[in-house]
Amino acid sequence: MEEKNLSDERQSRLNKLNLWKEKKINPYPNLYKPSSYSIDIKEKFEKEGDKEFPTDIAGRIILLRDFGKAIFATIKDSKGTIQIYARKDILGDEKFEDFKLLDIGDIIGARGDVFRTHKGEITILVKEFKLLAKSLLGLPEKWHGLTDVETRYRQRYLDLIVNDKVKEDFKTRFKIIAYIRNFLNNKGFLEVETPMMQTIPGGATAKPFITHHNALDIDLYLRIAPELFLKRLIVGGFEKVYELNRNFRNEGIDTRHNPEFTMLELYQAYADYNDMIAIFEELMQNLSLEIKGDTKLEYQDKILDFGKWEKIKYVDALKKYANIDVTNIKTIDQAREIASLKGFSDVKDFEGKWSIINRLFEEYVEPHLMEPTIIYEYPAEISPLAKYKEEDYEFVERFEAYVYGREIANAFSELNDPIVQAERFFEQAKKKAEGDEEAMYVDEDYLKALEVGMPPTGGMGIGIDRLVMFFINTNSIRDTILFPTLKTRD
RNA sequence: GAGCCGCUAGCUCAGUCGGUAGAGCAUCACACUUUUAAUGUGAGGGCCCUGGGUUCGAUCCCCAGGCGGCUCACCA
Repeated sequence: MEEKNLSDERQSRLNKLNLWKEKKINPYPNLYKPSSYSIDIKEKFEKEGDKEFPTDIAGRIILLRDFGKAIFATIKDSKGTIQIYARKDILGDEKFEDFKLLDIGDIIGARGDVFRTHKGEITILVKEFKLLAKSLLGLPEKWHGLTDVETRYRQRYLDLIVNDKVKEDFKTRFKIIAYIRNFLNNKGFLEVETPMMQTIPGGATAKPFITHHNALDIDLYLRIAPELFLKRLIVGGFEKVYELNRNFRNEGIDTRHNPEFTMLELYQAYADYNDMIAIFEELMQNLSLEIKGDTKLEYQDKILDFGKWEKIKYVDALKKYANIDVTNIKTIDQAREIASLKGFSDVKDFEGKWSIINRLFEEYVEPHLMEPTIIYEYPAEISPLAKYKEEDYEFVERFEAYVYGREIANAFSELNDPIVQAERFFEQAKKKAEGDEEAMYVDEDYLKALEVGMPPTGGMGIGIDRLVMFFINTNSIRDTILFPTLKTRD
């Protein structure tokens, strides 16, 4: 037994738990199936002109008002809340005493007649009730709820119980994910699963998590992207595939980054980046119509139209927003010079011309891309898995979609020339050797797959968490992830 | 990784120019058969994040650390 003060809430609830047991009532019964939801009961009652009818519900007590011989309680279920009303003269002395043992936070089932109180509240007059789960810890305070951000993340269940907006936001997240799956399935894409644990972390440039398989005695990497495996499937004859699942990157945590995040990648054989643009625009437009009922959505201080995407070439965007004319930059040294003039003092030896220019792009162009914008035709040097333009090998058929200065999609015509891909991998390996921690690994088996032959293919990746951020109007990725990664507390 | 801010009752927050602390809600007791942030009266509840320093005395000042938030860097 815990030596606790009598007014300790948990102790008082434990005492009540024992009282239930002494009454031979199981405080955690096995099964109870309610027939109705709060909202539906209220709707039916109003629709039928306030005609009383018997019903039953189950849910959590979130408010209690005790009047001695009558008690009002507010019950919350998954759809909303409804008031119930218990009277001593109706329940009888013994059952009413039982009712008095209930606490805020307890989950109960109740049966009775729906009526409207003098104050106009649609209410269930309780004839029978059953404790379904005793709550020993109670709930955060009813006025201000739970606002402590750390507790909200660590005990998300409390956040979900108390903060309706949070629950709505997560419903929105999972509606978005369900919609995307539907959208792609209807287009004939097949959802597939490829390894989360990979021997070579490929498909992106990022630091991986490393783990170890004991029986095989080998290190494995949590995937940073599924890309190379999905393209192996295209080689294998699947023509439209997608994977919507987690990636893992061992990098910093902030309002835009969580170590595990959700990514959509899709690949379509006999398609190119223009087809990807078409799919992207259709998806964004339909998704916002589905979720918001409008292509325009309010985000922070802006109205963003997901039905209207401005398109501008990468080099033209540099000219337009940063006044940089790349035709004047012919050599790495010229690029270094401009970067230096613009204040970049930390250019590394392994950085090539376009890698340096891309710094300028990120610094001076991206912040201007507030309205939904598609930037296309990227430099080949910074796109090691994308296919060059037929008439200009310096550029690739690639686009990125930006909203509010943030990248939300990256797509290209996939590089299927094994010789060129081998060269690109070799360049990456060289950068790695020169100190670029995030350069790609050479994946020999992937090259072998390309040598078997991959059809011309278009592919696209969309960061789901960041997309969700726009739909729930938040600045923090943690508001889109149910259980964000946090340090442990001792 | 750097800077700034926060950490006080179960929750939301005050506060102590350095003398070991308060409110509302929650809890407990009593009253109350139509309340809905119910109300009224009374009560209990605190390693004031941790460790060290300064001091007669630290929750408060100083240093270090922990956890969290935001911004920046890296990235998606």
